[in-house]
Amino acid sequence: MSEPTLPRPTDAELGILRVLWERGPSTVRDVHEALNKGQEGTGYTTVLKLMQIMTEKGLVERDESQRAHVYKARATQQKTQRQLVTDLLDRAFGGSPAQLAMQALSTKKASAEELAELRKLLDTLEGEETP
Amino acid sequence: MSEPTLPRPTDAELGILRVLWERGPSTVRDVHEALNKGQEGTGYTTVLKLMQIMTEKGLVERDESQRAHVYKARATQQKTQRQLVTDLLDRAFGGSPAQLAMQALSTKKASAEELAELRKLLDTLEGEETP
DNA sequence: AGATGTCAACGAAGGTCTTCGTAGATGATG
DNA sequence: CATCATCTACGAAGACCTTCGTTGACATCT
Repeated sequence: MSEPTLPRPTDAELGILRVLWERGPSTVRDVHEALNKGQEGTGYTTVLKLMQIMTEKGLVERDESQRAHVYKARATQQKTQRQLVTDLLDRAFGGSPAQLAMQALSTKKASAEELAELRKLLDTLEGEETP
Repeated sequence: MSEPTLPRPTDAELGILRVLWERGPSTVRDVHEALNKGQEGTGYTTVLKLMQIMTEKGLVERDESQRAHVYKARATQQKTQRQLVTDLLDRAFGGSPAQLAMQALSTKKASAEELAELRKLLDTLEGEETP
C-alpha cells in the first residue's frame, strides 16, 4: 500500500489545506497571509504549529531545503473531498449518496453548467444501473 | 427567533441522534442498547453523560416526568443533514453544491429509485434556472 | 423493613484541538 | 561586528470531547 489512509483533517487544518490547494506549495508566511486577508484572525505561530502537526500526521509534506520551509498538501482536494463525503455519508446519512446529493442541491443554488455536468454523470450512472 | 441555531453535533452526539431519529423519543437505556447491538461499545454512563450535555447544548429535549427521562431530538434529521452539508460545503468545497453532489454519487452506488428521484429534482432546478 | 436493581448526577481523567509566548538559529543591514 | 528581522522549535494553557467510576435517590421484590 502506498497510502496508509490519512486522518480526517480538522476544521483549522482544512483551512490550511484549502490555501495549499489554491496556491500550491507555500511557506508558513504565505499561508498565514492568505488566511488573514485583511483582518487578523490567527497568529503566525498558530499556523506554524498547525502545519508542523499536519506534517507529523502526514497531511502535508515539507521541503526543508530552504530556510523558510515549503509545505504542500499530500492528498488532492478531490481525494480529501471524497473522504469527507464518505465520512459524512456514514455518520449522518445512513450511507445513501443520492440523499446527500439532493440535500446538497437543495441547500444552495447551483449554476446551469454544473447542473448539466451533474446530469451527464447521472446518465452514466443510470446506464450502468441496467446493463 | 425560535431557533438560535444549534451547535454542530460531534461524532458521538451524531450517533445518539441517529438512534433518536430512528426510534423516536427514547430513554438513555434504549439508546445505549441500540448503540451496542450485540457488542459492547461505550458504557451506559458515557451515553448518559453525552445526552446530558446534549440537553445543555439544546440538541435534545428531555421529558423528566418519568423516572427514566425520555429524550428526543430537537432538530429533524433533514435539518441536521442540511446543516452538516452546508458546513462541509463551505469548509471543503468552496461552496459548490453540484460538486459535492457529484462527489457523493461517485463515492458509492445509488439505487435506481434514488437516481430517478434525483433526476426529478434536477429537472425542477433546471426549470428554475431559466424561467 | 431490608436487600437488590435501576436511574440521574457529578467529578475527574485522558485525549485532542487551537491558541500563543518565548527561545534559539539564521540571514540581512548598518 | 552589532542590530534587527525572520524563521523554526518547543512548551504550555485553555477549551472541548469522550470515557467511566462513584454516589445518592428511588423503586421493586422478598
